[in-house]
Amino acid sequence: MSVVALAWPEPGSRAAPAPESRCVQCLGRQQSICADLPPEVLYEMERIGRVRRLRRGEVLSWEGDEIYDVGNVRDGALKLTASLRDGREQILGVAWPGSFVGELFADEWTYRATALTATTVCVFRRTDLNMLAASQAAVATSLLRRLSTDLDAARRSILFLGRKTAEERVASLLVDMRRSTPCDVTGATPMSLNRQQMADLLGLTIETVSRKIRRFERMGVIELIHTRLFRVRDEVSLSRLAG
Amino acid sequence: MSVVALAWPEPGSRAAPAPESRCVQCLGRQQSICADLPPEVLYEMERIGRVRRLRRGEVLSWEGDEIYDVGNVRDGALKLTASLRDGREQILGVAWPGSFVGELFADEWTYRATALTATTVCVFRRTDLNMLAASQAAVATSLLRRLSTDLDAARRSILFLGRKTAEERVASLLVDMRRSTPCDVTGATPMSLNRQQMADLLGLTIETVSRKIRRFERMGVIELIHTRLFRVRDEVSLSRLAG
DNA sequence: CGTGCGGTTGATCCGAGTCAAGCCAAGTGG
DNA sequence: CCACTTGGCTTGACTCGGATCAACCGCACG
Repeated sequence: MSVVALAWPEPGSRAAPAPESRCVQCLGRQQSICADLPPEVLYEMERIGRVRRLRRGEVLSWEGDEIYDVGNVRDGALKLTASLRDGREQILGVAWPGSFVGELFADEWTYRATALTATTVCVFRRTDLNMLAASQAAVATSLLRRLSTDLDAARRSILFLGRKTAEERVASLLVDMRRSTPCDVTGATPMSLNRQQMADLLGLTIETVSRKIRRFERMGVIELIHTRLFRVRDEVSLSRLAG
Repeated sequence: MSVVALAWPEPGSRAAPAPESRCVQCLGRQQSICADLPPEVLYEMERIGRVRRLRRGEVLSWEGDEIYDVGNVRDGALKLTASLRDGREQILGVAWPGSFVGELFADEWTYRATALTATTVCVFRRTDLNMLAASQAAVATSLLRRLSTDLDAARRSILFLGRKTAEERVASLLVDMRRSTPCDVTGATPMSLNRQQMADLLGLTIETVSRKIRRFERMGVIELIHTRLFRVRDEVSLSRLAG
């Protein structure tokens, strides 16, 4: 069973390049809101959608803003964050390609969506999408499927943040990265997040993240090729450390 | 803005008594999966649903079990919990009347649902509900609305568990209880959970919960009439303590 | 060359967990 | 009726994990 609490993409799901012409473009991606839609419905989706491009660090939506648009991540990744008044920040989840971003019914954004890398999002006016969902059961079903997945991931995060130790959290993250991101020919896995982002995701500080990673290295469980590139040397120990 | 991370019912939503004859019975309840359904669809829901009664402590579903049924809480409350291998437990959320319990697509339960009090659930065979949702857009929309609410609540919990201190968590819980449960004539609010349940919900230990509550009392922020009954004496301070 | 940024490391502190004891109210059985 | 148990809760002493604060390293870049 997966110990992992984070809405990581399925292995390989980030691989397929995007045909530029299509807005929706989620064909073949699992769990996208347009997965398995019949062609005529996809055509409708294309019609009501438009492409929005974000550069690294750009914010798609601010918490508290009124919601007009919702979207579907096409390439790249967004971090969804919320913060407390004094500035403490927490990543609620990461939206990978195929992820749905936004709320269908609530009136304002409850989180901020920021591009972690250059990202394209297929954006719909919320009213358009709601109308389409009301008339096309397949669209509603896709949305349901997507929300179910996200809810499950969010709930795993709750267990994760409520009950796991720092060491278990960091180990889980490494396990996840290993499983979800394609490693290069030498078997090394790139880390797609920097230490601060890992800390925000795991509810820790950068120092703790750094210390734990170095600890795993000293234990011989992983090998740090570079600060953002690692290789797992002892799969079993690592997954045991993950809890 | 609500600081609170827990899927508490809206004020008053627990008030209406259930007409025994109806299975679905969610008319008038906000956010229920059968809210706002037209009569003929409600009739269909009635047809495919059946009532399941749970006594306090009884388990509706175990994590890891295959999913055949999903349900809609009618009266009472369920706690949804997950645990780590070594037994550490975490409440993922509480299902109040109107809440949807189960997963529409995944194959097994990822959490355990246990009745906190005597509870009745309107149970559907999952395949039936999925078929109905596929043919009746209104059903799909209701489910979408419900899942959106739950996802939002779960994400608030993530911020909550990732970044709030023990004191803020307990204060938030008290604020929530105050807002969501009807207080008696003297203005006292009953606590619907015992200390252990609060601890599981907040990701703390019973000792810490107890200490913080007593601390608030000594500070003059609340008055503890009984271990399970309190009155807020200083609303402003309490909500400031909640973060 | 300095400057800034991401990351690492060490020293110290503090919040919350752990362990253990005790309190109180509600049973329960003789 | 009283002795005894039981379970929920509180309290104190102690421990320890992770935050905080501060220094420093390596590297990219103007």
